[in-house]
Amino acid sequence: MRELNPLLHSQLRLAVMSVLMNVEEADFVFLKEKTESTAGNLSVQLDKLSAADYITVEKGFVGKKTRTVCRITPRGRKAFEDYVDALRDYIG
Amino acid sequence: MRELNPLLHSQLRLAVMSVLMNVEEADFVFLKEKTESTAGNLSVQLDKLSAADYITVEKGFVGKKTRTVCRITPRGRKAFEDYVDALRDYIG
DNA sequence: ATTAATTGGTTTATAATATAAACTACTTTT
DNA sequence: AAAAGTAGTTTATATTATAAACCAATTAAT
Repeated sequence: MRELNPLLHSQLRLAVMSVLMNVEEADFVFLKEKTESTAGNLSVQLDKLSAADYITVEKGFVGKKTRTVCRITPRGRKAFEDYVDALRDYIG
Repeated sequence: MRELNPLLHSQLRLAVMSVLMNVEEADFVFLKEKTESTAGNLSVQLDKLSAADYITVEKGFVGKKTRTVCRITPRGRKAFEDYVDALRDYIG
């Protein structure tokens, strides 16, 4: 049986990737709402995804407020597709 | 977003359930081969699945040798189907 | 103007999980 | 009778997930 990429086989990281597959970009607050996660958990998981170069994380400003924007990378897109493909072996 | 049943969102437990969804019964050795897991890990995960009443585990004999036979329960089947359903929200 | 609350996060401590390694008990082979 | 194999279980360790505590800045209330 094919292995399920452990970096993607995590509820929150999978949810984040799932969102990013369908939008051009998403900021921290949006991802937090969409995934219903805590900020702490989200912060940690975004770090892991960006360390693997599955996403990019850009910190900028909107007026005086910070804004963290995430985007999926081609590598991330590929990994997600492979993961889904492997998963189909399990769930039929 | 719907939560992914953490008892099923584990590579090995999911693989076991996936096998059991498609056969009447499967013994320890067969599951170990199919899932390519170590005996120790498999033993632990079978315990968890049976504690949740997702599978039954019957210890018997074939001649003088022990044989551990596993079967999925209706509750397990339902949980697996729900899990797959929830997962579709993530993987589209 | 000062305090209090909110926003947008990060860091750190703890709980849960997965996994391998070591072990037990019994059987078969030499 | 010793050695090797089979069928597992138990236990120790590494990894992961998660929440709680924290920080720095902004906005709102007194």
